[in-house]
Amino acid sequence: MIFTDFLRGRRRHELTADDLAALEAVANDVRTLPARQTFIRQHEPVHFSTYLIEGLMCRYMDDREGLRQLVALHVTGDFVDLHGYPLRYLDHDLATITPCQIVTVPHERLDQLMENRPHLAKLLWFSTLMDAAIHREWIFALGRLDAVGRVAHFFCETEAKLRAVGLSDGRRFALPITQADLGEACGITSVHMNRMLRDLREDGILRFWGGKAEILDRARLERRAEFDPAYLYLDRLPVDSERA
Amino acid sequence: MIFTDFLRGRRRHELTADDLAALEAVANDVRTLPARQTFIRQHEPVHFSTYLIEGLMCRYMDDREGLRQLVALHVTGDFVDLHGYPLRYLDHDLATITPCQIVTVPHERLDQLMENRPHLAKLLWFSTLMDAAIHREWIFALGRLDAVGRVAHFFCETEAKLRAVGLSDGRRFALPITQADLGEACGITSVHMNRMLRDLREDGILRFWGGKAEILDRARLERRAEFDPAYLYLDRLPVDSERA
DNA sequence: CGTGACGTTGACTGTAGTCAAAGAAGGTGG
DNA sequence: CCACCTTCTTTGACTACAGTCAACGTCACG
Repeated sequence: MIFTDFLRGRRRHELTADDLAALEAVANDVRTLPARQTFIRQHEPVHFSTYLIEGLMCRYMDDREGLRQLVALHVTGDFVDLHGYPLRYLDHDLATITPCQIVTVPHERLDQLMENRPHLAKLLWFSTLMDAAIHREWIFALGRLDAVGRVAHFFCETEAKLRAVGLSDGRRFALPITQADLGEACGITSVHMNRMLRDLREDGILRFWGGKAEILDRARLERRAEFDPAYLYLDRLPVDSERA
Repeated sequence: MIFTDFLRGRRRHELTADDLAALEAVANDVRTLPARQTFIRQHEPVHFSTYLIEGLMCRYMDDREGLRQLVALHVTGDFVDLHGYPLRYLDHDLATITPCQIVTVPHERLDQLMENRPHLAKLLWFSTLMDAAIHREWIFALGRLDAVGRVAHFFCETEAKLRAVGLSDGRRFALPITQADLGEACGITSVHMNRMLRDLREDGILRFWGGKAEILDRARLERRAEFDPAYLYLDRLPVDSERA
């Protein structure tokens, strides 16, 4: 049961038991990766894709001075670099944040799925386009929101993603990353990130410390973030945890 | 010959004459859209996708005050909202900038292509993931570059895309958009955009006026943009115009 | 107990936003 | 063909948000 959380909360119901078995059948063995390790580097030809079973990974790009910009944060249930399959090489680096459990799937096996299982193929395609939708939302946040808004947005989105796979109860969730990581995701310095988190805390909106987040006032958090979860393509807003 | 420019410069050679004919066969009639018109609105169910034959289109999102953030700019040869096929609704609005010639393709016809032409399907998938790669690059630009850098980046990317379809000679190209549009793409105000364009002009790097751009010093433009075109997945840097 | 990573705060700087006004360019109708 | 209007561009003065630099606190771990 490797792909238990794949598309969970997002069209998971369209994955037939048969599709799921086909997916399991093409996967390699489960592996563990250490924290803070770059797993795939940009521009290298890739011949497999990575599914994240547990842990946090990120995709990032460095600027000329080596400063990072995160372009995606991945959690349990994400097919992290499935886009590498049609693209053949990545335009960015992929790294772990925490220790991670992953499986890889060889691209020639995916070719077989493309041939024999068009419906599953369309769902795989769908999962890569959800990532693109999230990219767009980040563009919006970076382009139009101020620092607090971006931070608020990041937490709204991350909480929703974690909730979809049962890792948030809607209020509290573990997010074992540093303020520097957050800054790299939101396009602000770690110093300023610290100040924004203080503001959110003092306003009674959000608490984040030691890798744990607590939403104190969701309505105001979402308002600051201009957050509308439609772009996450959730089946419904998942309130109770449930397995498909 | 509707899809003459589809994937031109990017794996076009992998499109067999057969694939191409199959694609032509599923397209509706060519239509013309007026300038500055929203064509598809976010959250509406979509049952067809749009291929842009000629003109400029953009995808955008509004913030609470109605200010726009462009999330993509599309030119000749782009399958503008193909991602609407797996996604079923868009998370943003799609609009014309100039008058546009388009064709649409019904999604049920794309289902047929998925069933019968896995290789073509993979190329369609690929084309949507190039868009995602461009999204990531925009995230990088918005998160890590200052205003001049973002503007420079926008012009590097747009020139490269236009060159791939024969609409730029590497130095001069038509780009019939306003400074306000540019600002909405780069996440800066139109006033500041005007100042950045003046700076680039006075530094002898780039001239942009009246919808026409001229690159005066490519090396310095790309340097300011921290531009590396790998993310555009071009076959090669197309110097001469050529048809596949 | 020392070290390094992470978090916190303050003072100062600078980039970009805001507000306002006016100049060009282009289109339309009289 | 000109007058008018709108849209786009340009510039200046002022503001404010976020970056930079620096120092210090705190905690976990070896």
